[in-house]
Amino acid sequence: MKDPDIGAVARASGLPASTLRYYEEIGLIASSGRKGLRRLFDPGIYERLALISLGRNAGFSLQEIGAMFAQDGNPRIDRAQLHDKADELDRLIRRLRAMRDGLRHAAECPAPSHLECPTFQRLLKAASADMKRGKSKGK
Amino acid sequence: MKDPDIGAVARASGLPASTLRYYEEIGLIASSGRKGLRRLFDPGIYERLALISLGRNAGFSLQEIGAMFAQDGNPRIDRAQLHDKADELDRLIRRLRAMRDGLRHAAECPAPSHLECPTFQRLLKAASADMKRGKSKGK
DNA sequence: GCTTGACCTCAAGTTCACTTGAACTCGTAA
DNA sequence: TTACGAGTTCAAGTGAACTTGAGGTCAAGC
Repeated sequence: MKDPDIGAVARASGLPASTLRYYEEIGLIASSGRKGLRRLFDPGIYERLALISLGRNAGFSLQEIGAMFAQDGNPRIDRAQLHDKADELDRLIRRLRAMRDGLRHAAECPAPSHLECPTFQRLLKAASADMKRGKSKGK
Repeated sequence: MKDPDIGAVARASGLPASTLRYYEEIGLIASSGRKGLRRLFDPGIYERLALISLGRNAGFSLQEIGAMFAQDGNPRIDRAQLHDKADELDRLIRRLRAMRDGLRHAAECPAPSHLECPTFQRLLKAASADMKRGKSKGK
């Protein structure tokens, strides 16, 4: 298997070539060389892209993700940082669960208007509290 | 209680005045009148803002939220839409839970490098699958 | 009467994560 | 040999959700 060019990586990863170029531009990935003009990538790119996707799913920004790689290209993930992120996800999940339950309830609630439904009112109260505390960034 | 001006609403809601003006500009909220130049808001604004915050927490865009109000200003929330959103939240929550568990595991994993840990590899595999399927928008 | 502070408008700027377009260079197939 | 498709660069544009800045208006307090 020769080193894939950008088209091959794009097809295999599902990411558009423009995104791959962008990722390279911001230093998130690197091409292993050129053949003429064309970038070639090391097959390790797939793992790297998977790591990036993982980070994105967990709600990290591209910057944060970039900071998680050592110069040698290996992940350098601080275990404490992982714990922090897991805790943050926990909080987010709790909020989302409450939201989901509230939505579901509102969808079924027999009150003529959502505004008159006690559960909906509870949701509203929670939402306005969130608003005041400044929302933690969900993904 | 006189109708609050933008400063009062800002203090009470925790939202910057610039945001309130912006919300008004895009038609998401309305001021009830002016006293000289200054906007005055109807006290109902707080409920409205809570509804908006609720929508934002649930992952709706400001546009979508705007569409949820009837011209009379009352919420006009489609029950089917609520169900859809709840289902979407469910899917998001599942993904986030998996992510959280994976992070937590990785933080504890004794493997010398995350890349060698089977659980982490499973996460990676899932992430690259997500990547290929095109991510559903989380909030 | 003058200053101050809170408000106003309007246009432009910001961040994030990309995408798009114009103009160019290759290698390959007809 | 020429045409084509897939790559290239660089600059500019996109969209969401705001923020910032310049310059202006007002009511209140000293």
